[in-house]
Amino acid sequence: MHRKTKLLDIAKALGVSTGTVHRALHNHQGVNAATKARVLQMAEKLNYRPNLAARYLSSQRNLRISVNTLQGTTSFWDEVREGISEEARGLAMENVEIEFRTYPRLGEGEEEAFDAALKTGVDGIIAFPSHPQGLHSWMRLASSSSIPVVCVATDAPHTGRLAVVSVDTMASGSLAADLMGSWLRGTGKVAVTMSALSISEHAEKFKAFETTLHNLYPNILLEETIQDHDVEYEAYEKCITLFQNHPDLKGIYVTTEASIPVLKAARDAQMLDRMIVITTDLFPALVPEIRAGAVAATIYQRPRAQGRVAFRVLHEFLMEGKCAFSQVTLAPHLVMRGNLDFFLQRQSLESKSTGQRAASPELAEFIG
Amino acid sequence: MHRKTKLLDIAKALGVSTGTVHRALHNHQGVNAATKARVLQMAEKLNYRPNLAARYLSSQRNLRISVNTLQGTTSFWDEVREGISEEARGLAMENVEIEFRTYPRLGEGEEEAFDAALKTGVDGIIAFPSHPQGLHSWMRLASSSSIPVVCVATDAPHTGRLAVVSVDTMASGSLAADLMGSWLRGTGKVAVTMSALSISEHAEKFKAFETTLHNLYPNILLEETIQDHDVEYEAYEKCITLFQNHPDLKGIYVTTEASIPVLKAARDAQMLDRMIVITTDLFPALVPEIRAGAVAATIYQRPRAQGRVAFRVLHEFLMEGKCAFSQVTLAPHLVMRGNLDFFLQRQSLESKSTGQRAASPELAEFIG
DNA sequence: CGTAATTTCGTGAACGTTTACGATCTTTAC
DNA sequence: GTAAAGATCGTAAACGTTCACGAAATTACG
Repeated sequence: MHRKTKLLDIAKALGVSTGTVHRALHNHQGVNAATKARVLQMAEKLNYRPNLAARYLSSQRNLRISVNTLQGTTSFWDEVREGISEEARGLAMENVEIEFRTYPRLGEGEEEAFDAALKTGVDGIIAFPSHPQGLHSWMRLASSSSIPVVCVATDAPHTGRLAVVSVDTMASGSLAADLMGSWLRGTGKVAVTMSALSISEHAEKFKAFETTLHNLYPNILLEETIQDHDVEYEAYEKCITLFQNHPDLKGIYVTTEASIPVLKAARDAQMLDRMIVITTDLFPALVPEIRAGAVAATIYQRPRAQGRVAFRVLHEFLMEGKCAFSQVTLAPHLVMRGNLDFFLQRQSLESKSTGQRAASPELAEFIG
Repeated sequence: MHRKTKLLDIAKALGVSTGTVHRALHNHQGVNAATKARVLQMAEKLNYRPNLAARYLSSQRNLRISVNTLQGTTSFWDEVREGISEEARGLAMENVEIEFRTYPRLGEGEEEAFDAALKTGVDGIIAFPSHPQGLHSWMRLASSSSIPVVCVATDAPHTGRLAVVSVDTMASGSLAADLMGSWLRGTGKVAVTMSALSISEHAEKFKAFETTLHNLYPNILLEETIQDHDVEYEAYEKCITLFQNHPDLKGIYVTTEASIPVLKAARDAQMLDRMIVITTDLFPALVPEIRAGAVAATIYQRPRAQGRVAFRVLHEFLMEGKCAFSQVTLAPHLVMRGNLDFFLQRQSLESKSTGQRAASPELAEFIG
């Protein structure tokens, strides 16, 4: 191959102008159906690939994208947003501005955020669909206006969303099951807590935990599952009664971030030192619990990486018009006492920002 | 802020031309020291950031980068190369061609590869420094010719390399230690095999394993360390004598890819079912061992991600002239029976390449 | 002082795509 | 048959940077 084919090559090959070729390739109005077909065919034949540098340079439109997520009481969403900002900052062409819209609780105000984003005419949306059913109409509206929506952490099926970025729930649940089983030497009673079975993400984790446990450790009894609906005292109360009903419980897998009330309940029931606790995510309050051995392991959902990837997918679609992957799932990270410091060091590194230095793992992936 | 400042803004503010500004900013020859200082100062004041799209478009120089790695008998380096290719392919501006140079064994032919790369005048090098001492002079030569070198998997200190991309050896060793200790319930004898203590990467893993084991599980005895120098039968023979000398060995941590001879030795000594084996990396021969429970866990070094990141760092430096991170370390992934299928599925997905589909985790991180 | 050598700087044409504007041609309406 | 309207397409100017070429200013040297 000699030189990359450009618009002018196609134009000259057909005896038309670059303007026509451009209109044909982007199916703008005002081009004859016959010539359009010829252009497309010739572009295919010459293996035309647009020069993105020229495109960015020429049409310097500023992309506006809205990021709709939960407020930052929990560090998870703070880090997701941080990941998005990082990726946007590190982008070569800095022609994108990000608007953060947050809502306080699951399902509260998320439709309003969506509405506001659409009203101000953003070019794309990154959203955490906390109540997919409520968002359904909004997301269909967005997709019919051809405004791409990328879901983070949880999928919103059948809504026309462009893509979903999440941690692999199957891998999370299966890994937790395998660890739990191996630490229990294949016997004992265990339980699972989750937000609600209606959230597909948690249902999948539970399912994977259940089947892996059953396959690899058939003698372990999966006693009960607790649904706390993301309410702390509900988690605490239900755990207390769980522990009363099963004083011989040997392990518990917390699939949500609400591990603190579970730990408190186990401590109050004086069962913590007889139990294996596997939690989810990593936040300050969890650190001493891991270090003290109260939590055997936690499955880190890599919020930063999720944010980075989500932004990247959306930006790629907005700029290049193509979405390579409709579903990308990250591998969860396992954090234990042994490698805890590595993850903590990562977070502390993020604060500073001097020129040349070592990079944390998330920074680079994202890279991603 | 109103509009992004461009060369012309600086030029007009100083009463010079864009050509002068350009020369000053890139310290090309032929510009007065005084005006150069003024330009730099004004650029700083106006917060000038180059428009990369315009830069790419204007100077369409084709980057040539050489990738010097081990031959693909082991799947690790195949995947590193695959990651590099992926990232290069996915790059917006496709102005880079990659030349792969491989050498058959550690230290064999790697200097020749370096020489060849430099001779043909590549713009940058991604290399696995298998024998850093031998490469020293070559790398210094490269850095003095201002040809950036990014190391993968292993660092080459004091060689003027631009950056190093690797998995976090401390995290790997510590995680292995914590898992080993927890599975052994805090007692027993364990051993470690490695390629050679002289390779800093392996020394670090060992050190981390040792200290974490000592801190968290003081009653576990770290009996012996084996250096196989990447020779299979050496690993086998030394393991055989190790098992003869320590028939009560309870665990072994293989920090290199050479886990198959270790497993064979353990099997031949009829000790495999009484031992916890933690290995490194993931390749076809290891899969049945994990599934059968012979290998309790393996620490996956994410070669694809390493390749992606290495390419990204090098490309960013070549295009933007800045290297954000001189050292990026990835978090290792833990693979066990439970989540093994997830990683296998990832690899099988890579082969196909239809349009819109789900993405494997590595694909997205990059990344990333 | 004059000419040559050298330093310093301005000029303008690329790079490939986008897009507004206007030209040409075809259809429709009266 | 003519004008208006609409469809189809060509033209050319952006976008911001790079770079070769040459002009101007400075210095060197007889």
